Amino acid sequence: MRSAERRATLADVAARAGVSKSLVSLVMRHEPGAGTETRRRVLEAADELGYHPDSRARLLRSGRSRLLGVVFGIQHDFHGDLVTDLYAAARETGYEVALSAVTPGRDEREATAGLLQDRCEALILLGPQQPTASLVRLATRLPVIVLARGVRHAAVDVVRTADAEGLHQAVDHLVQLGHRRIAHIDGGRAPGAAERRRGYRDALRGHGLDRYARIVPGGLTEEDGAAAARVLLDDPPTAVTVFNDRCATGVLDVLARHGRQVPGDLSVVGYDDSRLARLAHVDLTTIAQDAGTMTRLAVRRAIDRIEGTAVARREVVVPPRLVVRGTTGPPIH
Amino acid sequence: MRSAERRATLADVAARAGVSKSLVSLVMRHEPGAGTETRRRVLEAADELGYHPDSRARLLRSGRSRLLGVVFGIQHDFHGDLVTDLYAAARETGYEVALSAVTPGRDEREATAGLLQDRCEALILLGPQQPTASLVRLATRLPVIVLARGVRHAAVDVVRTADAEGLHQAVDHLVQLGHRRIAHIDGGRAPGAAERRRGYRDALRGHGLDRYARIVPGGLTEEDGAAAARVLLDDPPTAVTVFNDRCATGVLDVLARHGRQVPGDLSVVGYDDSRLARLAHVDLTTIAQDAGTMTRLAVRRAIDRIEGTAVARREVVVPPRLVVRGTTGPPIH
DNA sequence: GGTGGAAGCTGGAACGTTCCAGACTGTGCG
DNA sequence: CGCACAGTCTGGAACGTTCCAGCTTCCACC
Repeated sequence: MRSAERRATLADVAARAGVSKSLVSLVMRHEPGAGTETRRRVLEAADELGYHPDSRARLLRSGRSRLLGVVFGIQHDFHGDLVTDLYAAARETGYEVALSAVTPGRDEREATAGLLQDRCEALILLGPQQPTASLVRLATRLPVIVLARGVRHAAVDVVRTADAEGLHQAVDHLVQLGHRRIAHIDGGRAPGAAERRRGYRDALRGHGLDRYARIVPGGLTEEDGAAAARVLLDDPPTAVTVFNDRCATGVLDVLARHGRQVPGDLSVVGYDDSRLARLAHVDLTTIAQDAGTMTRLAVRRAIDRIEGTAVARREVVVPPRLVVRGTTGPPIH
Repeated sequence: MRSAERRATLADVAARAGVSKSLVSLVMRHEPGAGTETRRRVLEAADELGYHPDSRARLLRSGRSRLLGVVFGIQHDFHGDLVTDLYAAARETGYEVALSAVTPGRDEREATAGLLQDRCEALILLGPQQPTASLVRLATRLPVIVLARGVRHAAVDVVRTADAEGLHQAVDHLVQLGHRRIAHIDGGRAPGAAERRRGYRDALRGHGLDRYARIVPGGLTEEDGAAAARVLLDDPPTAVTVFNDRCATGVLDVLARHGRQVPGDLSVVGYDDSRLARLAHVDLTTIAQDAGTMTRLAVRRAIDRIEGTAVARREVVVPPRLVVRGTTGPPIH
């Protein structure tokens, strides 16, 4: 099925064109230093032999891989959006993206190890769950950019959304609609959860609604959202802010099954503006993380670190944006 | 921020452990030929130096990449399940998985090109959408295994589910429950859609229910399912088989919003047994594709091709399995 | 006519592995 | 006692590039 013959190398081309390997190397890299006529002869020879440079050898010798390693959760919708944008952001930079997935059977450590082996020049980690200490250890070996999670340590760069600010926007929006009894379904130990919780509390306090504050344990998944919604049904508030869109979907589902009207009986605000929220039949009001900007900044930062460019702030915080859709409205009662 | 020091190499580890490079190489590859005590010392030294083998050098020298390229759709839930299992299936084989994602801004051609440059030894494509001709062209360069889509051409290997059989099981199940008016929401031009449609038709005919056959245009996404469900609501059947779980979720959502009881008013059967279907609050009766077996077979086949092992059948068809959950029951009226 | 320097080219040393041939032990057996 | 042999371990040659120092020419300029 495949031709068994050896691939052509620089040496083969050199022999055929009657010049040295070095010269062929120059020509192949479009570097100056070869005469027009020779250049033509070399290219001709290369073409006849079907020569393609071997990137492994090239990278080995030049000591660079021009690879940005990206660790993402394959089951995480928003990570899918980020990966999509990371590819786009890297396209123009001369660097390439190498993916490594975290799956139920493959933890972050393993995913990271794979990328290190490929000699990535920097690592971009999407919402990593591992302890700060191990991130810091990683960062002694190569630049590490953490996306969508805060890390309090000078060794790693962070690009994240102003999560507290996001919950302020959500609460403001709900208050403006006339809501007072606003609950929050939180994300437990998930990246960003603590700050969103804090934002929620602060925002309620800001409106003098402290006594209505109510935090229900949730999580990252539809399942978690469904469970939390069932808890809420006993004594429902008029609105709820939810840790993320996926979790909010679970909430919506349980509400629909119990015949509750959204937004009539209960208004729901998600978080992420993931693909999910945008679906016409979900049509979820949500806090949009600006994935385009975040990924662009992350790639930029990774390259700055690789190339030793000075960097102003270690942490970049991107403002979120409220996207009003169909799951929020004035309370009825 | 980063230690300016060079990355550790075999030689560094060797020096530290007081042995030769060759021996360290052996130990790192878990090859026999090193004493227990020495092995321990080497591993310790490697760990202290944070040594990771350089895959470029390794590959350059050995002339092999031992890399299986996997092209998957980042927005496709079931692909996530497959990737998870592919990592697991590859783990024991000595080959590694290199991922390349298809995103809205990055088509299959581009995803494939990336993997070719990395010198993958075989390609595993998850439900590729590209025409057979271009798959065949690819296959002249390296072994190509297509997963979860049928391809009628001797040049590529195929591992897929017996999709028609799956719809037979779904219809049998529904008929047994007492349903007659069973509709099908199809997947249009998506991989597998045609065969599932055919299976649906055959199965109805087998039960003498031809005249109830009704195919509603659907698609791959929740959106498509929601649209199809709205069409069905005018003149609802008592049961519906849906192209995939994601699409079925859209159907369920619309039904819930319109106050229809599932399975009372309408029974729903999905396809894939993706993560989605298993969620407690969705609890979707579905046709499980055996991702574990399929991925194991795909990896096995890829390696057989790479190593030139003779292969019996070019196409392997894996039987699906009905998973009865909460969205199917007897019709009421 | 000599000097300087650019343009064009060459040879060989890296890069970090793997692979191979062989050296050095100790042990079992005739 | 000597020999074979298994078990360990070493040294050095690849792999296909890039990079560097240096070698010719040739021409312009004083």
